[in-house]
Amino acid sequence: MCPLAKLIEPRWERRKDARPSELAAAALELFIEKGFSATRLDDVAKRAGVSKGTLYLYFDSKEALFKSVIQEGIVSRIAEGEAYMRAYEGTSADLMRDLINTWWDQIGGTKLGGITKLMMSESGNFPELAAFYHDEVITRAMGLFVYVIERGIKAGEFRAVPMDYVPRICAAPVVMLMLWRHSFDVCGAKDIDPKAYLQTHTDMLIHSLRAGTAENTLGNQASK
Amino acid sequence: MCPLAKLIEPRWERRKDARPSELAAAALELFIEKGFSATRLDDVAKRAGVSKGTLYLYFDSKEALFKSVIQEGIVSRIAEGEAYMRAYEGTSADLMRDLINTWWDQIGGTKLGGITKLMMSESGNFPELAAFYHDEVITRAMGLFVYVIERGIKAGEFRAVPMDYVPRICAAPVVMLMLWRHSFDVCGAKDIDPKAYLQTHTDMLIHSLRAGTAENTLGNQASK
DNA sequence: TATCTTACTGACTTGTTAGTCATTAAAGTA
DNA sequence: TACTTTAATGACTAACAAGTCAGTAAGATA
Repeated sequence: MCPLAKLIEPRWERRKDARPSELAAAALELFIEKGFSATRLDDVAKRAGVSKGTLYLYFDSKEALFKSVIQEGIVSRIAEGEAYMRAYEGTSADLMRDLINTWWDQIGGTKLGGITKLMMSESGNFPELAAFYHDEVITRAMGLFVYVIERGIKAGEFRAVPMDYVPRICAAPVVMLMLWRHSFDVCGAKDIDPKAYLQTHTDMLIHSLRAGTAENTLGNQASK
Repeated sequence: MCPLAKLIEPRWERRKDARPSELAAAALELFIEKGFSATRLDDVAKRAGVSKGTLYLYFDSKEALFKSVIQEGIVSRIAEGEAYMRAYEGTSADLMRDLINTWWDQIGGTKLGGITKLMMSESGNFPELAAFYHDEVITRAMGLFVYVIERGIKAGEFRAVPMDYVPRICAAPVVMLMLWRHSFDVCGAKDIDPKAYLQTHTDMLIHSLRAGTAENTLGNQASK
C-alpha cells in the first residue's frame, strides 16, 4: 500500500537487552491467565512482539521460561520490606497497617501478585520450584508478620498470641485477595474493593491483637 | 503363566452404573494434582481402571468431564449446611466454631476441597463455569458466614461489624487452608496441623467479633 | 558505500494427545 | 448350549504445539 513506509520503518529491531524481560512479562501474564500447560509459546512470543524462534534464543525451554518468571523480582522486594520494618519507629498497630498496605501496593495489586496463584496451581508439576518458592518467598513473607506481632507483644501493645499459626491467619485474607484478583475477579465477579477490604481486615486484626479492653474501631463504619 | 486364572477371572467387567462416578473421581484427583491441560485422559482412564475408549462412552469430551467434576456434590452440601444452621439453638460463637469445623470435616479436608483450587486455577479457561461456581458455591457458602454473624449481632453477642467484607475475611483463613493442602502441603511442606490452625483462627475471630470487653481466650495457649 | 556480524524470522520436524471406531468378549436371554 | 446385546477395548488419525535451523536483514564497522 505504502512502499515508502517500508523504507522508513524496519520490520523488526535488534533489542537484545530488552527481550528477556519483555518475554518474561508476557509469559507471566499468560501463565496466570491460562496456566502453564495451556499457554502456547507462539502466544507468548506474539504478546512480546517477537517470533517463537527469538524466545528460544533467550530461554532453553518452556520450563526454563517458567522458572525464570517465578524467580524474578520477588525476593528483592521482601528484603526491602525487612529493612524497612527494622527501621520503623511508630506503633506496632501502625506498622501492621503499613505492612499490609505496602504489600498490596508493591506486590499484591501488581502483576507480581499473580505469581502466587501460578505457583499454587503448578506446585504439583514443579515440586522443586514449589519448594524453593515456599522457602524463599512464603516463609520469609510470613517472617514479616512474625516480626510485627512479636514487636507488638514485647511493647505490651498486643496480647501474647501463639506464633505458630497467628501470622498465617493474619496473612490469609491478603493472600486470598491476591488470588481472587487473578481468578474470579477477572471473570466479571468484581465484587471486592481492595482498599476497603484491606481496611476492614486490618481493623479486625488489630482489634483482635490489641491487649486489654478492645476499642470498637470497626463498629464505627458499620453498614446495614 | 496360569491359564486357569484366565478361565476364572474375566479380563474386565460390565459396570455401566459405577463407571461415571469412578471416572469423575479419578479425573478430580488428577485435575487437582496436575491441572486440566496437563492431565492426560489415558491417565484418568488408567486410574479408574478402564481404557480411554470407555471414558468416551460416558463423557463427550475432556471439557464435559471437567464440568461434570466441578458440579458434582458441592451444592447439596451447602444446602445441608443452611438447614443445619437454621435449626441451631446454641450461642453464635459456638455456631461459628461448628460452621468452620464442619466445613473442614465435610468439604475442606476431603477431596472436594481441591475443587476450589482447581476452579481458581482454571477460571480463566472456563469463564462460564467459573461464573456458575461463583454464584452457586462461593456466594452461598459466604451466606453461611453472613447468617452466623448477623445472628450474633442481633443477639447482642457480637459487635455490629459491617457485612460487606467481614464474612469473606472470616472465611479466608479456612479457604487458604484448603488451597494449601492441595499445593505446597503436597510438596513436602507439611507445616500446618489443620485442627490446631482452625482452633487458633476461630479463637481470634471470636475474640475480634465479641461485643464488650474481650476475654483473653487466645492468650491461654500462647507459646513463646 | 561496501562488508561483516548476529539478532531475528518462520517454515519445518517431531513428539504428544484428544477423540474415533472396528473388533472383542461379558453377561443376559431363549 | 447357542444366540443376542452392548460394555469395553486399544490401535488408529488428525491436530496441535514444543523445539530446530537455514536463511534474512538490522545495524555496526571501516
